[in-house]
Amino acid sequence: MPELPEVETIRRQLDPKVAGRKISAVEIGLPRLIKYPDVESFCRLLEGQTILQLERRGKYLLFRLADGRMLVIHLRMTGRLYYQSIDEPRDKFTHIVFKLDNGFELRYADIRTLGTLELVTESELPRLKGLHGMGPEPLTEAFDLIYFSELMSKRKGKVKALLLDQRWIGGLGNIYVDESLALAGIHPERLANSLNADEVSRLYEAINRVIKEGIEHGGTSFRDYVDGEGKAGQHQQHLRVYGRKKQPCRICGTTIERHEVAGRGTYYCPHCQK
DNA sequence: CTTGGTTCCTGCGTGC
DNA sequence: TGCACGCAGGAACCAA
Repeated sequence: MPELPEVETIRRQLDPKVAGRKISAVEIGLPRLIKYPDVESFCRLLEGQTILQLERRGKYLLFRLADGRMLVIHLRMTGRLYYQSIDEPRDKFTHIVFKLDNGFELRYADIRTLGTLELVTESELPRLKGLHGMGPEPLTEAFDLIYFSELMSKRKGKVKALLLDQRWIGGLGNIYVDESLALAGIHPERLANSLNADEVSRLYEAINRVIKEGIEHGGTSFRDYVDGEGKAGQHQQHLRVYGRKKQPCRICGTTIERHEVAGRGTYYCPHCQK
């Protein structure tokens, strides 16, 4: 389940490999993954294009192209991107292939096929609602304590639901939300506007820290995630609560619990998180 | 405006 | 051992 740290890890690995490369051909094995424009235009507009650089916004990967267009890929749950030689056998779940001009291919593989690929011009960007309406990301200037405090104070819903909502904060998913709340010592079902100034500050610092750690560890491989080189991340070894149901809290030894919160499997320490 | 439920999708873990 | 079942969850969409 790629979140900001996983997608950033992929971006860092793939950018030096694809930047400056020309897409010589596109192969579509599963047309419904192409959400915009139609499949024929998608292929025609991409063929012959040069990739300038690979960027990221939240959980989106953005391939900036020479004609000003952007190839926008969201991996959702199980999407993977591989940069491999044409001689290497393709993963059985490979659905889209971008053939490059150097004997290598950029391969999009996806087990659950929930990922999306779109090709847009600059002026068509607002069409991509999730990308266009995304809030500031952790570790950026726009995501400062003032923004976060005001956000928390004016929202009545559960703090976990708020942290998951990409319109307010871009890039957090289920794993890093649970980890942030654990590090801050805040119960996931607390209402956002019930947090006092100290708790808001702790949560703000925790979000930035877990995202930073996640990137430094090359992402979390809980189930399906692998990086741009097909390797697992290392952050799963550092998880505080996520996926640790019935295991002891690393701080106090209390058994980690799992409940559904905001429609998501949610892990927390009932002793440390109030 | 908000929030909660449904849908998409398939490999895999669980239990009988 | 084999099989049925339900879970995993990001985001669009709809209803209340």
